[in-house]
Amino acid sequence: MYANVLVEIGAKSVDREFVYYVPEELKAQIQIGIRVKVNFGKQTIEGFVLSLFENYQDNLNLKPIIDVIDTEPILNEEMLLLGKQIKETTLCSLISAYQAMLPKALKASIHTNINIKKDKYLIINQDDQTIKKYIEHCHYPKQKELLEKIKQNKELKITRIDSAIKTLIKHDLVKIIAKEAYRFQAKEDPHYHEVKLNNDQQKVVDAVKDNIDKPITYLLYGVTGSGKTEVYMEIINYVLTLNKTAIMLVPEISLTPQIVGRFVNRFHNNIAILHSGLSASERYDEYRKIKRGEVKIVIGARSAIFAPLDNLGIIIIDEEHTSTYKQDNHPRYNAKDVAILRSKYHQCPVLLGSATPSLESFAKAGNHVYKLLTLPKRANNKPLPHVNIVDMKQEVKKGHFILSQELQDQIQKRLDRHEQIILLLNRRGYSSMITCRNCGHVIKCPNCDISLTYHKTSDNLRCHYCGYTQKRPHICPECGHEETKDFGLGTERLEEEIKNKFKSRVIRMDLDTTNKKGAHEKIIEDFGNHKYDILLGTQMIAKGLDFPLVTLVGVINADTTLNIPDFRSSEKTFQLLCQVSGRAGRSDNPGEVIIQTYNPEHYSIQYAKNHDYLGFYKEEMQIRKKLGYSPYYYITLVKIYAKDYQLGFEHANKIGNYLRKNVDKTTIILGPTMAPIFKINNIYNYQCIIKYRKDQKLKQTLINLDNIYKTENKINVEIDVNPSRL
DNA sequence: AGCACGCCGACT
DNA sequence: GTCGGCGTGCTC
Repeated sequence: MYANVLVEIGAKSVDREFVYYVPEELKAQIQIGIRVKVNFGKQTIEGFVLSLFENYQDNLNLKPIIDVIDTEPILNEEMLLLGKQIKETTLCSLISAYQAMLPKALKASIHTNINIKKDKYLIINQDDQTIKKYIEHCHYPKQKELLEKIKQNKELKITRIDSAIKTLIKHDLVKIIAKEAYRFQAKEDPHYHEVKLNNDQQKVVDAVKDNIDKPITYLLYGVTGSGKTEVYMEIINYVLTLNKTAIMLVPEISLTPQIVGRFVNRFHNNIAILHSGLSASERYDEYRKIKRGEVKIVIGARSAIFAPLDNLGIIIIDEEHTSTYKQDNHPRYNAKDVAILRSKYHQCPVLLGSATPSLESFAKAGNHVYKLLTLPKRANNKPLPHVNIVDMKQEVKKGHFILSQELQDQIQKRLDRHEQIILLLNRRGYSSMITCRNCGHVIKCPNCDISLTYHKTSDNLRCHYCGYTQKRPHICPECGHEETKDFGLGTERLEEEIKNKFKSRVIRMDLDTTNKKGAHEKIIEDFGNHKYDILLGTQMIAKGLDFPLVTLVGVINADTTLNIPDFRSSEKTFQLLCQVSGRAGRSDNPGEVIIQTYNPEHYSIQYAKNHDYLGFYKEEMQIRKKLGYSPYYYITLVKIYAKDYQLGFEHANKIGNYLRKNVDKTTIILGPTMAPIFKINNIYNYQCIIKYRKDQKLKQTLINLDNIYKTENKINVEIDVNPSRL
């Protein structure tokens, strides 16, 4: 017997099957999808058994499989197929696709201290008669009590072995067994109560229920506060009655106790939660619960799409427009695409939900590729908040650089009424740029092609791309002048301004205040309990949060996202503004939103003001059509990385020419150009953008290109199919 | 990824 | 004359 083995080495050149023979003594244990130990070259490594077969001309002097690692497959038929499909569509290596599906604990390459927690239990080790007799004749109440307890519950969890237990063990009456324990336990949300669905919600639920055994992809377009979460829960509940399972993906940032708590409240311990805050061991705990069928529901961020559930009944992707569902390093898969692949395998629907669907998804709904479902009103019939746009060009003239008069007045009003305020500023740090007052020199990162951000809390300059830090210089490194000037406003600066201007309790939430484990949850919990009046932060405060006391949302500078050089920047801006606006007035008190901008007439800001998704969609689609971007054209990005500027330039041009020669005539190749951030970590970034509608040759051309450069170690080429950003 | 093979520079 | 630099190629 022979086996095709895929070795666990993340290099393109060995990303193929190698044949080993299965020695007689392992034949009984060998299975497709298990891991095995093999000698590969001079090293002993692990690999996956992809297939088994009987006949082979053994003229290569095959090596034997040394040992099997698993007793049952860790990749089942579905996962093996899925990995191949991901390789095909994203042009990644097969091994990286399989590794992306598995928790760290099952990866050979990383041997961190992953452990399985074991609890100790006492069980009876004698027949009833003996025990009964012992209890009757025993003089020690502690021993009697123990025996009674164990008899009653069959087992008793213990944390330490005291003298009473010792005696019982000595007499062979009981023995200790170890049982695997799971560490992570999600808490219920005490504020949650199940609500009756309104008509719109019920219609959506019924539509999905009616075709629960068909691989239909639905797009649920529901305004903020329309009660999408209740719809999700109702559908999941139905799926459970059919004895099927469910996956729900949410953006990492909304994996807060708020949302999770609601689910735990309704589905109790039938849920596994996968989020980035778990340690590798905790994550493995959750994985084992799923694999063993002990839970039927999995909630998690992107990688939870690979949850090893059998018998899937529904896959829900909340906030489907978020770019975080696309992994932006190898393997560059999109969880939405994986969801649709899994839905075809399991013959179950996919439900994509959003208040601001991505243009791609809404266009697909328009073409009946997806089925559109809508929730047009807020669940409690409250109106969407009133949005006020403030022209900062005028405010600056009046001397208001950070907070406009209007926003200051409104903030004071809420503070007086003991209501809460959310302020969004999509940039962290204190100031985004330091320049010399004399020569205008900008302090840049020595490794990257961007200016350093000043962080006042730690009093240093930081690069947000490579992590480089340095002290803030007191004299200009260029001309020696002693005065420097801060440009650009960040969350730290805003926090300072608020503290100066208002008597209030402020909490800041951005990457710098949430990098400790649990910090993020704590901020949300404290703000929810009204320990603070004002929550300010970057876009991580825009999604999914539900605070009834928040009646004012302020966007300090709506232009930050607008100015990013990406064809989706208008869409991103519109989505962000709608999302954050949706945080206001979710309960009894009406909400108000103030958007400060230097581009008050920009269409994405105007449509956001009117909560007009359809209007925005139509206008943006016109632009995409004219410029030839997604969803009218598919886009593939070829990234070229080089340490050497000149060599990178030469190869980028070579690659551009190669692409032009080997694609269909209708395909457009842009570039090569320098990437938006040209140098990151001392690596020069070039790129070619490929725009196409239908191209028979393109895929093979890209595979060939990939093969040419896999052996080249001075130049790195990466191919990003349907990139989330340029 | 590792490791061997192989072909050119500064050294006991 | 050799030790060792890392470019290239292979691993069932």
